[in-house]
Amino acid sequence: MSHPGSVRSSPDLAWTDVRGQLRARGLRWTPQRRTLIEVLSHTDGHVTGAELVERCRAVDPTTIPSTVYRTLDVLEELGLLSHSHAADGREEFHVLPVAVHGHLYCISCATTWEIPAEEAAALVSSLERSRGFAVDVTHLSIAGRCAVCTAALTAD
Amino acid sequence: MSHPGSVRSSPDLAWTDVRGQLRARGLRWTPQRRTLIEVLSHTDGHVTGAELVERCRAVDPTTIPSTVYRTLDVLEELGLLSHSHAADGREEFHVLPVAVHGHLYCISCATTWEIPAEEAAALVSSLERSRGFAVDVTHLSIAGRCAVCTAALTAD
DNA sequence: GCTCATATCGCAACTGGTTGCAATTACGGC
DNA sequence: GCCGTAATTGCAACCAGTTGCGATATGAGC
Repeated sequence: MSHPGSVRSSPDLAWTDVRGQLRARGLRWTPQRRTLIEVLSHTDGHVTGAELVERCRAVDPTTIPSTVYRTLDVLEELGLLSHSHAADGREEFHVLPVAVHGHLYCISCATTWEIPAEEAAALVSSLERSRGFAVDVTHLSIAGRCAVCTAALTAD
Repeated sequence: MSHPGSVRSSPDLAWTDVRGQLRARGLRWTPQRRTLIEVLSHTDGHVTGAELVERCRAVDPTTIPSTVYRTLDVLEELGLLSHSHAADGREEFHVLPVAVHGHLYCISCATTWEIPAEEAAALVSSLERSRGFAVDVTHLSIAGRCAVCTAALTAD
C-alpha cells in the first residue's frame, strides 16, 4: 500500500515472470491470461472472483468468466495466489506473496480481519499433534461475533 | 444409526414440536414446512442443501428450492439446525441437537471429520483472549491434508 | 365457521461459479 | 516462416443458492 490510490502503476514481485513459470510447465501465455495478470498485479489484498471478472472486463470487455476462473485455478496451482471462502461461501482470492494468513468474519457486522499464521498456531499445532492433520491456513475462515458486536449485544 | 437402512421410522427429539415453536414466534405451519421437517427428522449428520431439496421432492414432487432454503433459514434461527460450508464453499447442514462441532476437510482425499468443540478449544479461547472474538464453532470448516495423504505424499 | 392481516409460497430472473465440447491458437520442431 | 498438436478459449448449459414480487393460504380474532 505504498500509493494512496487503489491502483499501483508498476507490476509487482512475482508477476514479472508468470509467462516463464507457465512455459516451464508446458502451459501457455495468452492475451486472456495477460489481462488477468495485469489486473492481479494492480490488486492488493482480497478480491472475490466476481470482482476480478469485472476488473478484467474493464480492461478487455470480451472477457469470459469461465476463462478467468480457469486461469485463477492455474495461478493457484503455480502458487501465485490462494483462495478461501467468505462466511457466505463465496470465493475470496488472496494475491501472493503476502504473509500466510487466515480470516475472521463477524456474522453481525460483516467486518473481516486477517489472522496471521502465528495466531492460528495453537489450532494448527493441536490438530497436527492429535490427528496429523496439516491445516491449510490460507484457506481458513472463521465465523463468529467480534468484540464490538458482542459488547453491543450484552449492553442492550 | 440404529437401523441399517438410511431412513429411520420414527421422528426424533426436537422435531416433535416444531409447529409449536413456530407458532410461538408468530410463524406458520405449512404443508411445505411439514415436508421438510419430515425429511429432516429422518436425517442423520450432514446434508447439503441440494440433497435436502431432492429428498423433499421425493416426498412431494411439487417442492420448490427457494421454499426449502427459506425454511432452512427459519429453522436455523429457531436453533434446530446449523450450517457451515464445505471446502468448495457449498452449504452443509447439520441437524441438531448434536454435539456442537466443526469440520475438517482433506483437500487430497475429500474425507471429512467432525471436530468436537473441545478440540477447537485452543483456537476458540485464544481468539477470545486476544481479540474478544466469539467463534461460531458450528460454522467452522478447516481445510488441509490428512495424516494418510500427508504420509502418501512423503512416501513417493 | 367467516374474515382479515400478514406469513409464506410459487415463480421467474438473477448471482457466482463450473463443466463439456467444438473451434481456435500458442508455440516447439523443422 | 510453416506445421502439427495439445492447451486454451468461447459458448451454452448447468448447478447451488438468492431475491423480488404478486398470489395464496394460515390461523388468530370474532
